[in-house]
Amino acid sequence: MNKLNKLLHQELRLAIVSYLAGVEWVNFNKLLDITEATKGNLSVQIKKLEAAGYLEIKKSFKDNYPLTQCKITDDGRNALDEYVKDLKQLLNMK
Amino acid sequence: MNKLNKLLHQELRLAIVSYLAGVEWVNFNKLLDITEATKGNLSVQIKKLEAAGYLEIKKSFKDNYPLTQCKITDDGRNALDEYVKDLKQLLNMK
DNA sequence: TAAACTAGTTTATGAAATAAACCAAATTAT
DNA sequence: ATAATTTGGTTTATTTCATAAACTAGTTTA
Repeated sequence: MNKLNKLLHQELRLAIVSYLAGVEWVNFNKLLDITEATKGNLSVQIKKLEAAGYLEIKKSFKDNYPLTQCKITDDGRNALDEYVKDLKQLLNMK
Repeated sequence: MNKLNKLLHQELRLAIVSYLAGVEWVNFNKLLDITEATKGNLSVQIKKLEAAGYLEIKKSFKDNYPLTQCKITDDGRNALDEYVKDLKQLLNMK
């Protein structure tokens, strides 16, 4: 039994990372939109993912407003692949 | 975004249900063995799954010792199928 | 210039996962 | 015979975590 990656085995974080795996830099509001999370929750979870080195967070200003963008890292991508592999095994899927 | 089934989106419970999906009645010790959980944790989690109607628990005695057996229900099987479907979608898998 | 909105962050709380402690009965050792 | 150990669990206590609510800081609009 390989234990599942606990950081990724959580719906919101998994949704974030899965989404980011397929795209480039994405801003906070886009993530809010696709995950349907609250802002507080999203803020907390991307910070955790950043702390783990699974994504980069870039802060700037766009049209006078703060802009927070996220991008998955290689580590994040690898962790996601590993997680999916472990999960399939747990589920007895090929 | 279909939310994932919270009861199933937990490693131990998912391991239990996934395993039971492929077999008949299984006793407590076998589940302990395949999940590598502690007895307390296993006891708690099968009870939750039973409360949700995802599995049946049958208590008896075998060779003078208490024997607890579990079996997945149709509801449990359906919930697992649904969970896997939702998960695949979340992961952008076909 | 006050109200409402943008784009977040911080904190408080309730729920849940887990391990540790416990229990009753059976078995084995002394 | 009885003390110690093992079996097969359950209950309880603790810690962690997910989440919502409250807050911050600034911008735009009426």
